Amino acid sequence: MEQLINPTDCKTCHKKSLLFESLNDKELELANKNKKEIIYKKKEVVCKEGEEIKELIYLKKGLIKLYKKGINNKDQILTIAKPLDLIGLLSIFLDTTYKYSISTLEDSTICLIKINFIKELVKNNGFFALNLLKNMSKTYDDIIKTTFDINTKQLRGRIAYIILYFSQYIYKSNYFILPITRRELSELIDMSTGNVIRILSEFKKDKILRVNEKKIEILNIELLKKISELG
Amino acid sequence: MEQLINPTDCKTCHKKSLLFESLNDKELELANKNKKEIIYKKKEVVCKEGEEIKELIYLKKGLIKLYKKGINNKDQILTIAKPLDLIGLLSIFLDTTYKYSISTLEDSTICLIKINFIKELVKNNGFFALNLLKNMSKTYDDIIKTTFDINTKQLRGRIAYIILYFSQYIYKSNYFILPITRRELSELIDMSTGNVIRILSEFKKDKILRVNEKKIEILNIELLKKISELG
DNA sequence: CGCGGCTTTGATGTTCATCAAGTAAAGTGG
DNA sequence: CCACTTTACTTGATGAACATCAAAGCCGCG
Repeated sequence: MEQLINPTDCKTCHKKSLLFESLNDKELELANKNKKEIIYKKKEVVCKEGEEIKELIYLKKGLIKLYKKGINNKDQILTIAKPLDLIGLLSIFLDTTYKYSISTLEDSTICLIKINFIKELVKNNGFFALNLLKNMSKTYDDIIKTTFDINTKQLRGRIAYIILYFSQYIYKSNYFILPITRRELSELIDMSTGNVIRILSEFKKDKILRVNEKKIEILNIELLKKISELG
Repeated sequence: MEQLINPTDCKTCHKKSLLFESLNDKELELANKNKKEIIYKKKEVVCKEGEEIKELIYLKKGLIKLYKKGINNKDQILTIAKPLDLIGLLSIFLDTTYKYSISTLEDSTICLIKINFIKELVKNNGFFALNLLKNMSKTYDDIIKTTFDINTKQLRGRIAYIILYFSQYIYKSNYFILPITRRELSELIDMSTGNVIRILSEFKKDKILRVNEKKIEILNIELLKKISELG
């Protein structure tokens, strides 16, 4: 189960990133008082759509998915967030309840920062407000761009795209261990589970990928990029 | 062609909406100096993806579409914005060039407000910053929600959804004149032009809609809603 | 008046989801 | 630690949903 840990002081936290870099010592001290740090195991639910928003969710370590519940147990994954992504920011200024659910794909450490404190910061610290706008803009734009890209491709292009996404954006390596199931892959790139498996097998047969369960290695990145671009 | 007009003073402009409501007199005066007001005719291009962003685009009157250029002349429309929507806000804090193109669907009046002035406001006026965050959040969330909704429906559901969208969200009437061509409709809800026409004809035959070129009247709104919901 | 763009309809073919059936792996409880 | 259950993975066959293409009519505009 989730577990509260002996937390890092915001002042010395190396993960504070863009978000808190514009805070002075006094503000960091306040931040520290207004946050809690929680460790989640893999596959735990951080928040559910519909729940009340009280805190900003900040991923310090690990990997999470942001998704919407669908009918008959088939969800739709909007995006996958890695550390320093400000994913829990979405719509917190607008609504009082979450529009999306979040769960962990790996063991993760999450900071929860009280919403009201964030709002005070926005009012009192102009640089923080600008940073927040920038950050939020980027998160949203990435989601829109990815959704757009995936929608305009056919199945082989989608698989190529998402493999490149994990390789380049998340793991920065040609070899990685897929953090999600084939079924979740299908929910991320909007296709049937059967076809995810089928096309991964094709790529394996064509010597584009080495695939062994969750272990994936890109063998022919040029061809993979071409397939991704051409759709 | 586009045309600069004798502009309204920001201080007395009734269209300043949420965005500028938190400004004091001095700030409104400055706003006035940092904006220009332009009238566009129908089907003019306001900005193109790739162009440098210098100003925030604020729609005062009319209707515009936000889209991405696709291959072989087939674009993808992200959203349609009506007055007071802060559509030109997207990604201006992040990038120096537009990621999307904007063109008018009706004769429109647009205010262009210098980016640097907006950034100064964010830094100096906390309430303005909060409003901006809220506004931006809403714009983005709406785009994500609409895209999501449309993707999860089949063709008949998409047509029903978009007709209801125009009827309820844009024109607030069961009778309206479609501001876009059949082809643009297809770009907005991601299907072929042929099928847009085919399904509109079916709805006409089934007495759900009265369709006469661009003139549309909803005859059976209950059924239309059901088709939209069930996908 | 003729050209180009928008609209319409039908015929054809492709892409893809769905389903079934079977195997492997991973939890679960005694 | 083993039997049991569940969950994930895999492959193939089938058909539905949808795009594409062609041909023809319409309208506005130079």
